[in-house]
Amino acid sequence: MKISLTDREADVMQVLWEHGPSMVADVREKLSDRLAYTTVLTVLRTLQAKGYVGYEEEGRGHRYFASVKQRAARKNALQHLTDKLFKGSTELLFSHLVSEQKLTTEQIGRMRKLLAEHADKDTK
Amino acid sequence: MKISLTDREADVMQVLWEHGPSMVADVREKLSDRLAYTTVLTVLRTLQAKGYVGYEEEGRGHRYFASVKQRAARKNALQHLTDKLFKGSTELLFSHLVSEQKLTTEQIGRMRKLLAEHADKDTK
DNA sequence: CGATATCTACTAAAGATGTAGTAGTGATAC
DNA sequence: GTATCACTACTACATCTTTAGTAGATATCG
Repeated sequence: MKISLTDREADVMQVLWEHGPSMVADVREKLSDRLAYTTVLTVLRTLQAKGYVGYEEEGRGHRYFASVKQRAARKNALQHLTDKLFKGSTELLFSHLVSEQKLTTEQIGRMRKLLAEHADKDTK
Repeated sequence: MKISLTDREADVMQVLWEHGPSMVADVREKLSDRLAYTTVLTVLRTLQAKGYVGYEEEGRGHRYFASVKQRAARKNALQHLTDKLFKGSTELLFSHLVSEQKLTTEQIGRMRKLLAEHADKDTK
């Protein structure tokens, strides 16, 4: 399944992923921008139309929950960015990450460790 | 300068970065989707309005060139993605990259080398 | 010169995005 | 039980995106 989120939709999905099934008002509170209740509702309904969230009736309202995994959304977005701006090369993106982003020595250390583990698993 | 490209704009910028200053028809030929001449022109004009490209008169036409660096556009897009879907954490994005993308042993090797060099430079 | 081809400028129009109002319905509070 | 409150459904609308057509200017060909 192809997942493509607009900026605002990503904000809302983030809340659902992080806090689990939520009522409209809950989502609204967690968002950093102060949006009208109906605006949040509209975004949720758009997401529902796209099949990215579902809901259950609860009391007088609906409790919305993410029906796509954060992992999948991340993968899709990363793939899209890689294709559009890095000629489809993960490696190119990676080298950009290393040279452009100001990484601390600790971060680099952890990244090296991660890669080392991954390489291990590969050769096993 | 904040750079934000739509999908189609990214396609066009890619051509300009890769092939240098180009006439509308040149850009059109390089694009993988077959768009009308005027469509390509419209995108270029939008990009110009946003300040991402400039042009010089040449013969009866215009020769367009990128006025923002690919490096900057990449950095912006990556930052945006990191903020939106990876809670602002480059490291989180990186670990996703390593665990989700199917990387070959060679790729991992090159990535490790890159990191090692970077770490070297850091401690120097 | 006159027909034709090539460009740009301007205009258009459908679809997506982002934000929000209004109306209606069911729950709740005295 | 009636006024109020919370919540959803429907509607609205400005802006951006994507695609392209038409008109007008200029160059070129024969």
